[in-house]
Amino acid sequence: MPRDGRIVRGRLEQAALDLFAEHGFDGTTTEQIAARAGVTERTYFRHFPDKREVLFASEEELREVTVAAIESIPAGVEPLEALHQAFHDVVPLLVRNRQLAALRAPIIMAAPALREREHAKTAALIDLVQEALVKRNIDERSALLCARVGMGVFSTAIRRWATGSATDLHDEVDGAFADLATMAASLDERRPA
Amino acid sequence: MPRDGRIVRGRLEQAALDLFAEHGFDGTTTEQIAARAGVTERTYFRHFPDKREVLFASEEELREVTVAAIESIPAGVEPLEALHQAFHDVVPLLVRNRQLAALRAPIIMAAPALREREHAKTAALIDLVQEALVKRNIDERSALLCARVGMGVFSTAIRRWATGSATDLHDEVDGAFADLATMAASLDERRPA
DNA sequence: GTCTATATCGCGATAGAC
DNA sequence: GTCTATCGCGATATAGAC
Repeated sequence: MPRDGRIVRGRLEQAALDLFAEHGFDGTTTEQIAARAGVTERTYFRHFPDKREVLFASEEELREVTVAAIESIPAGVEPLEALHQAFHDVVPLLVRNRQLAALRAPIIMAAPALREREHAKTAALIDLVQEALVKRNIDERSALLCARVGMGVFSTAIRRWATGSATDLHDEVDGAFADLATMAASLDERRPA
Repeated sequence: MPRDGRIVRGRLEQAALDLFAEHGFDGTTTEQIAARAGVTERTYFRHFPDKREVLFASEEELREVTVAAIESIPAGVEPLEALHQAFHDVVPLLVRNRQLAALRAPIIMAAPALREREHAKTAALIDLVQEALVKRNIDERSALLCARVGMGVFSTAIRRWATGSATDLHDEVDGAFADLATMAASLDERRPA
């Protein structure tokens, strides 16, 4: 069996994807995943801290690319607009991973435990986005608001793109930000009783 | 021991709060929680589906109050402004629970498993808010965006209120929505290259 | 209520890769 | 030979089945 960790890791990911798709998350044991990848259960846990994480290895790249995209936006751009522009730079990665995402989505949807992990990943990404904004000299409070709102808009665009018919993700991003602008513009100024 | 399920439930919640605070989430077993509440471990699992859920029983009320608040806003109000106004109606509940929230927060922060559960609860609430907006005849796509953005703003206000010095939560809500309006107003119209 | 499956992790031994 | 990935065994606690 291969001694190269990266190969074993990839085989574990593929094995988990197959088994989860076939028997569901709860219907699959870590032992089965390890066996299909040709290693022992103990080895599985040296690569992934728990049973869920094997499905989220690809998120790593998303985080790196997103942070890098924000950092590449010129300093003068207003924070929310900076996110808007940065998200366009993330689009190619998502387009490239669309096939894999389509395989993962139904698996994750079907298992509450996996949905929890996904939400945690999203929250972690929001934190990273906030940090990236703070580095742009946005104060921490505004950065948090901006990161949450911006990521909310982005996720909505992604969802529309992934579930809808063949649209362009760039267009969905612009559309979602335009929707936000419209919604926010109609906010009342007066404090309600 | 009391036969009344609600009493046992409350004692389990209190026991868990105490033990988690003292030994941390990972350092506490469900057996210990049950023992301190004067019941068997089996009884614990009849009240709560897993070890984490005992800390989130109070979220139930938040969901009900939030949905009711949205439903009570007049039909003509624009969706995001409707959320803004509805959130003010949720404030009293949060103020009343502030003490408990202050005890729970550090426990949840310290345990990744609990943070995951909290994010899942937030996501579930966003779904409920979206549903409530759909009932106001907002189309599903806009409702999702509005729910995500609105809840993002609201959580930010709550965070500012909970972590900052003695401010009024109403003011934080208004402030966060005002910040959103400012940010969104500066969004560029043109599509970036 | 009891019993059991299985996720998770510690430890020492082993065996490819360089 | 030195690493480091993997193995083999064992222990514990959650969670669900009977």
